[in-house]
Amino acid sequence: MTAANGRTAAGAADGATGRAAARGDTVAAVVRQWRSVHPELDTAPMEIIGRINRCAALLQQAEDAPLRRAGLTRAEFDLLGALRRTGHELTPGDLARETFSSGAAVTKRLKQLTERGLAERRGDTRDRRVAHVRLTDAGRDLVDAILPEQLAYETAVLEGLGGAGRDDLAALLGDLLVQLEGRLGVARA
Amino acid sequence: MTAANGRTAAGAADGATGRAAARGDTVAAVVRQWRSVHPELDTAPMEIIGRINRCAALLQQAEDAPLRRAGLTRAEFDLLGALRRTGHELTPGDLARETFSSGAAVTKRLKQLTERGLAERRGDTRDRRVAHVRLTDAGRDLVDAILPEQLAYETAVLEGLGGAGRDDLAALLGDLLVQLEGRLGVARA
DNA sequence: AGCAGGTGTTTTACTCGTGAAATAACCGCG
DNA sequence: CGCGGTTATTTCACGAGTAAAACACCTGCT
Repeated sequence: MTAANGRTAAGAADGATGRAAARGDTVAAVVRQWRSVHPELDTAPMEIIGRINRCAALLQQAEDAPLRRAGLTRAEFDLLGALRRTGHELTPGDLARETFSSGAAVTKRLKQLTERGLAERRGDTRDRRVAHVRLTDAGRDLVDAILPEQLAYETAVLEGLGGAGRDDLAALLGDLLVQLEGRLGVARA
Repeated sequence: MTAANGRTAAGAADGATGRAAARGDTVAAVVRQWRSVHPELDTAPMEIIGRINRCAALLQQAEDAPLRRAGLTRAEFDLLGALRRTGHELTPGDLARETFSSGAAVTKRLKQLTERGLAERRGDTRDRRVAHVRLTDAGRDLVDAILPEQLAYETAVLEGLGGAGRDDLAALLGDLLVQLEGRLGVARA
C-alpha cells in the first residue's frame, strides 16, 4: 500500500473545494491539478478515493511506530490479533484468510513468531496436513499491551470530528465497504 | 501495508449475521470479536479506521488490475501521474515527495520507465547533480488512457452512496485528513 | 583558491511479500 | 487395497521497497 496513488499524492497546499477542503488537505491540491489538466473528466471520485488512500497511508505510518517499538511488523501484529480476537486456535490457512495475505507469507511469519515465543503450533491429530496455531501467554500479553495504545491514538485522531461526524463517517464507510465487498465477492459468506 | 490490520481483517468465524446484513461488512464482524474479548475497551474507532483500511485495500486490489494489464505497478503509475498532473518536469527528489516514497525507489522506477520509453530525463545545466524528468508522448498517452478507466470504476463504486452521501463522505474524510496531516506534519506547505 | 558542510541522486545489502511449484496427506471410488 | 483428485502447507525464485552508505556536486566562508 502504499502511500499515494496518483490521485492521492500531495501537491502544494491550498484549498477551495468542498466544506472540509477549505483548509486544503493534500488531496484537494492534487484533484485541482488533475482538473486543470483534464477539465473534461469527472474528478469527483478522487475526493473520496484519494482521501481514503491517503488516510490509510498516514494512519499506517502513525500506527507502525508503536509496533516497531515492540519489534513487530504490522502484518505480524495482524496475525497475532487474529488469534487473539477469535479466541481459539487457527490453522495457517485460516490465518491467511483472516489477514488477507498469501499462505506463503503466513508460513514465514509463523516461523518468526514461534521462534520468538509469541505463538505455538501443534499438529492436528486426525489430519496430519493441518497445523493449529495459538498464542503463547507472551503473545497474548503483547497484543493486549499494544491494542489499547493503538485505540487511544485512534480515538485522539477522531476526536476532532465530533460524535455525530464519527457516526456518520462510520456509517458511510460501512456503506461503501458493502459495495466493495459485494462487487469483489468477499469469498466467505 | 497492507490489507488488513488486526482490526481490519475479515472474520469468517462469525456466522451470526450470516450475510452482509444491514450493517454486516467484514469489519463489523471483527469489531464484534474484539468487543467480546475485550469488553472494557472502546472499540468505536475501529469502525472507522478499520473500514478505511479495508476500503483502501479493496480499492487498490480492484484498481491494480487495469494497471497490471498496462504493465504498470501502482507506484509507477503514481509517478507518471505526478508528472502528468503537474504538467512540467520534476526532479527525482520532487517525484519522491509527490509520491511519498523514498528516493531510492524513485531511482529504480525511473530506470524502468525510461527504459520502456515512458519517461525521459535530462540533466540540469546549472547544477549537474539534479536531473529533470518528463513524460514522453507514450507516457502521457498511457496515463491519459488509464485515468478515465480508473475514474469510471470509482464512479461506479460510489454510485451506491447517493449524491448527498458522497458529498458528506468526501467532506468527513477531508476533516479527518486535515487532522492526520496536521498531526503528522505534512512537509510541504 | 580551497575546504567544510550541505544537498541531490544512486548504489548496496537486506527484508518482506508473492505466485507457482513442490510436498504431504486426505478422501472416495473401483 | 490403491489410484486419481483434492486440500493444507511449505519451499523456491524473484520483484519491489527501504535505510544507510557512497558518490557527485554545489555553496559559503576564510
